[in-house]
Amino acid sequence: MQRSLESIVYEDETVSLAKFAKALSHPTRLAILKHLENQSCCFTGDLVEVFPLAQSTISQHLKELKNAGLIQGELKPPKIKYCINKENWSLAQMLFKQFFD
Amino acid sequence: MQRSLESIVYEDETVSLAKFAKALSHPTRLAILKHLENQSCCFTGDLVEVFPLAQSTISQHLKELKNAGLIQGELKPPKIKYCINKENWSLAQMLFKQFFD
DNA sequence: AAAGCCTATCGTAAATTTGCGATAAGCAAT
DNA sequence: ATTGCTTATCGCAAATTTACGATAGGCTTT
Repeated sequence: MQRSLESIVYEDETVSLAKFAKALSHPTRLAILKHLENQSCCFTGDLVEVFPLAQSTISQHLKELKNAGLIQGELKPPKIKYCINKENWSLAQMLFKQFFD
Repeated sequence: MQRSLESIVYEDETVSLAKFAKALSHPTRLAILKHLENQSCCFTGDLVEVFPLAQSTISQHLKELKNAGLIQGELKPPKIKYCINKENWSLAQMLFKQFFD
């Protein structure tokens, strides 16, 4: 990768949409989001039971979804409750809709 | 990656959506698709002039978009005309819309 | 048959992603 | 202060992605 992405200037919307798309580009993350939509919220442990993946792997996917802004975590000691970040969810929804015309 | 993706069974729609999202997860590919939407169609060479990327890199992005089904190529010797694949475009649109409720 | 365009593919390198087990960290209750 | 529960982070390995230059392939035209 000789030429860095930074050297190309993309529109802000394009960069945002690409980030959201990247977060949605793994079936496990899609499934996690679906689960969060149904349950409205859930704990990391719940997901570990639902998916045949290591706890660390689930945690990593959650981190990516959080970094993308699609979910947010709330401390409910000793657990952490994850929910959809509705603001950014709407933003993503809008960007995708806009993109497809 | 000890545990392969194949061992987890996802819904067909989830897998499809993940593939579309992956194709959209790079700003260059989003920009290419936007360009195709505006121009309705274009040649590989056009894109090489628009983006500061090597011809081989553009070609690779086009290949991924083609593999994802979002575009299709038509031989117009000595060029190749790329257009949006409207069927799959609509499919992707629907899947994203459905996903976001 | 040869030359010229245009695009795909190959080979390579660097970066990123995905997965795991092991360990650390945070908080509550004992 | 220690134990217990839950989740994040670390370290590693394998796979994939992204980028490039160089080369090959396809089709026209000369």
